[in-house]
Amino acid sequence: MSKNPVIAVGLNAVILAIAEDSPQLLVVPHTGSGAALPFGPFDPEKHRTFEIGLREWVTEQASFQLGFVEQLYTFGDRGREAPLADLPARGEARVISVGYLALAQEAGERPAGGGVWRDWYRFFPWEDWRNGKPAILSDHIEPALQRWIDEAEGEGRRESRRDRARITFGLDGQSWNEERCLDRYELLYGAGLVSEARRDQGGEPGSVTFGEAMASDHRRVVATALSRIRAKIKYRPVIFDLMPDRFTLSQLQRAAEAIIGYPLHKQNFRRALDRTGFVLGTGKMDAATGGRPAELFRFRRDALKEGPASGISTPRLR
Amino acid sequence: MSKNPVIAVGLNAVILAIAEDSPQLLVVPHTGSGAALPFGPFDPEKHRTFEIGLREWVTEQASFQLGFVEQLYTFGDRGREAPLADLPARGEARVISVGYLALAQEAGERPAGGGVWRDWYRFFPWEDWRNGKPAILSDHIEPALQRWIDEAEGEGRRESRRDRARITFGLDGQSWNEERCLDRYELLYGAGLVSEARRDQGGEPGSVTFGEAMASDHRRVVATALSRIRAKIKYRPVIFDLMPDRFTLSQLQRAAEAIIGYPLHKQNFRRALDRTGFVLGTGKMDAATGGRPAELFRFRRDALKEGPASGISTPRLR
DNA sequence: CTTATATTGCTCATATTGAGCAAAAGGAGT
DNA sequence: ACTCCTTTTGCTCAATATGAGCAATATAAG
Repeated sequence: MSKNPVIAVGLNAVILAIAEDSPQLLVVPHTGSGAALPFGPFDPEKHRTFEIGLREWVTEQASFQLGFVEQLYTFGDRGREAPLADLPARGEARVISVGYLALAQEAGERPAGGGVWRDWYRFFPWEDWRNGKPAILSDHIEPALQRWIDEAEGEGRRESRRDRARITFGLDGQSWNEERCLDRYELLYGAGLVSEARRDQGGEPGSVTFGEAMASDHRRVVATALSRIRAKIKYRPVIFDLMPDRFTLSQLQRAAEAIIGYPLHKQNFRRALDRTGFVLGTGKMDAATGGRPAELFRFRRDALKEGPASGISTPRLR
Repeated sequence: MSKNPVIAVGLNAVILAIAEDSPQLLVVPHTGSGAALPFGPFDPEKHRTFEIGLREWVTEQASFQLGFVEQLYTFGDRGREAPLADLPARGEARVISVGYLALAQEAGERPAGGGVWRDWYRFFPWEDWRNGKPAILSDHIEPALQRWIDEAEGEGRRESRRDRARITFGLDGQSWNEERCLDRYELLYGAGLVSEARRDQGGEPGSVTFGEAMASDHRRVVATALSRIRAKIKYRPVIFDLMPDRFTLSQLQRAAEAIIGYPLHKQNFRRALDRTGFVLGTGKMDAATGGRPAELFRFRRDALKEGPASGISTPRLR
């Protein structure tokens, strides 16, 4: 108590890649509470910046280089890290962790150091609308949310739960906003519908919960990352950090769909794409697509145009 | 060396408000290196979360309550905090600071605790395009950037400096992107054109530098905040956190312009605004506007529609 | 030599955006 | 009372962008 409170800083990396049109997340198997994110302590003596530290231990542990790296969020809530059973005794140190989003070009070869690639929709099955609305939503999640709404005390509280559920999950008429990934996870956590919630509160682990659990608060960190990249893909050419050197437009589209989680209109996708000027056809063709061969494209790194955005309507300055 | 490296966590708040159509930033005067952001140590024993800690000492120090609060970024570079002369001896502890953006409703009364409101464009005069392109850009900054480009060694390096300057400052034909506020500050810092750069490198302080300096890396933190809010205003109704309870549409527009830093087309602003459904006319009128009286509006808190965004064109799912 | 599958090119109706004209509703000065 | 001045508000119109779909093209498989 009277001692200086000890603060330790850890770095978590959400490393994303695309493999075979399917979105992948690098996790390290973690006994007990499910997969964990790659984690490394931040050593202030050794590393001048967080990012240097991060890149170093990722290279060491997973033995591959990171491309795009961006800070996500710093998690510092007490109790947050508690469930990580293999941490030093509780109360000793307060661990705050800085979450990073990193994008890798290929999830092809198996990473070294015990990490494995996993389809990220395992952890968020309700987020995958690529083949229409996922059954788990209508069949299980929405009814469970309804129960959660109903069991609130007082109409006011029910009202507020209903609103929150409506907006985050796009219930009755509201449209699904794929960027609200974090909100949805947090709502499910709050409603006790993901097993981390039960675990953290020491509740009985038996009840209905959705998606595969992860260690500590890692699933929240991943949800933060998904929200971020789903937003970012719209105003920055980040998909290209996930693509191989050469790719067909369909590959690119499937990658984009993997990220945002719903299908796109092919012709319009292409029209919009070449208005951006981001891709450039190499004359080469990709064989074996099953149909007409597709031209191979590459990213034009220099076309760094800007992208407007909506909300309160602030037309670009010219 | 052999002791455990000590890490201390501090919290910095960028508190923004609108007063009289002019954008304000809360700073505490800091001897020597210019104004500083309100800063408070994070005490892990006392505070369960960063945000609780932040709200507490802001309430204490500035004696007013914060509305909207959002984490910005965690700054951990070594050397970053060095210039803060009144910190404990260098090398003792590594201070990392978590920056927060906060929005206050009124910058009217003077805050207690030594803080003062300052127009934020003092620190970033090149960001204020509300009355056309600021003279400081054409007259001083662009020439200085050109010198910086020219003095690079080798055509490759010159090329890369030129590109960076072109994109961030919208030189020759490129359009000005008001969200690149942080990029611009960082470029100026890297080019030695803000006095923090000279100070941090111990260079001679005499030369040309732009904007009013701040303590430590606080100006970088503010630039981060401006970039964030300029982006956010487009897809979240955050302006309303800066507005008084009732306001005219012109007031709202001037607030939006204060933030994004350039003028908007009045009729179109209104058209877009009422499509969002965010504002609701109260029957009341505002006297004395100098012309026809304007209706007073208020924010409809419930109209939480979503807002799409551009970039790689991902049309909303319906 | 047909069928299936994908890639591309194009069209069209409908929205959204950018820009500006003009009427309405005060206040101030004469 | 009447005329300026200023600001709000309503409306129009051309130019673009978006959403959806039809059709031609190019290959592999049967």
